Amino acid sequence: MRNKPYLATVMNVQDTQQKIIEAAILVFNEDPSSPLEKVAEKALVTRRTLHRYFKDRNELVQLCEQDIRRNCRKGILAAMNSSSDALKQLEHMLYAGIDCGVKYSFFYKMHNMHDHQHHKANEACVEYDEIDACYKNIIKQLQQKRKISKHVTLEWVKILYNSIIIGTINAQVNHLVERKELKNFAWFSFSKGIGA
Amino acid sequence: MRNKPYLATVMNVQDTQQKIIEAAILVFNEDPSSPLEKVAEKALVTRRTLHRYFKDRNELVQLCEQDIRRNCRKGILAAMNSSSDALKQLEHMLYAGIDCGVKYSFFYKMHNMHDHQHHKANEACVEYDEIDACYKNIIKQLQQKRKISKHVTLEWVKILYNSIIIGTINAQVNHLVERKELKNFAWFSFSKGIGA
DNA sequence: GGTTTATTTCTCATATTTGAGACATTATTT
DNA sequence: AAATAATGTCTCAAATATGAGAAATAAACC
Repeated sequence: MRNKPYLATVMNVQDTQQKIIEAAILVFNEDPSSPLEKVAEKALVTRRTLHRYFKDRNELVQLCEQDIRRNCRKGILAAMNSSSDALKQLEHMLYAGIDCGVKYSFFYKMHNMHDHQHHKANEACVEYDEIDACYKNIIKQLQQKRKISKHVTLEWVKILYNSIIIGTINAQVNHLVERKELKNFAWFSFSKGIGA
Repeated sequence: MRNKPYLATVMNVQDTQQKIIEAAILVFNEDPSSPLEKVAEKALVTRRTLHRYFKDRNELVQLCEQDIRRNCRKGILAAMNSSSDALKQLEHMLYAGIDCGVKYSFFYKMHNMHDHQHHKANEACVEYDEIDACYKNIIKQLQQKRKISKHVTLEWVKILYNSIIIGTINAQVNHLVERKELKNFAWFSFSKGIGA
């Protein structure tokens, strides 16, 4: 009983598969054990179609995580290389995180929740560590140049950074504030918040 | 197949019920559709015991939400009344939020996620609005006294405030930073972040 | 317009989750 | 130490979620 049996815009195989992945990321980010029915609804397809594209729930989750990794990594690395000034790098990375949207929230959870087991054998973990190392490096540079308050530690800077990105993403998902202004607010508060 | 069939410390009815509620809040906060088995595990009871205390899943969720409302409301209102200085009020409210722990995260989601329908007929919503009105009032006072930067809006202050509280709570759940220092960091960054 | 491809609909088998009865086991109380 | 209360174990029925076959339907492509 679907209200719109066939959408005006039709898409090819890749598009449908990707559409389902995008929907799954949105749903699983808020409710990891959600029934697949909810994912199908969000993607505007039937559950039957979903099952044709993915062997089982696990495969769908794996592909979501892969998509997230690729997406976030790409955006963040591009931002890192966008400048040689550490503070500008940090600013652009913040914007890149916000641009990743819910994928960034998911990405962060994937590697920072208590149930996550960090393994050097896991390639995803290695990739994350790489980004983390670059990020830490930028913060340390700023600390040495006295651009960051002595009152805050490296760990707290990371927490604040991720809190603001994720909070901003939630705000724009829930339409709490003008989208365009959000990035400015986020950077203003983050930079002030670390005493920059 | 439980490793510790009977715990050394034994508790009465209220304690067991409350223990299950506390466990359920932790589990559902991260995974709302989680099987009840997970909740029972976290509470160190069998699923059978859980079902003796709660008619069904829905009742458990209701009682979790009720507990969260009571808890958060109490802490936040006490903090509000702890001073007549708006900035001190705000500071104490931030600490109160952090002290609520995961309950605060849940509380915030309950009333701010996109799937939440706000109704004036719902008593919980009215209660939340009450707190929200007080909070807004405090911010407005600070804005009038030029204690808050003109660059940020009331809505953004709320987003930042909740982002930092929730981020701080996650950090302490995942043992990322010394618990004692977290509150200081949180207030430092929030107050700077709004230009106070 | 006819062919091909993708999606829906309907259906069904299987797996998992849920909720509860009956009784054994452990704690608490007196 | 006997009675009482709470929890665990084992079991089972009902509900829900998962995954897939078969045929109908819609869209896309010559």
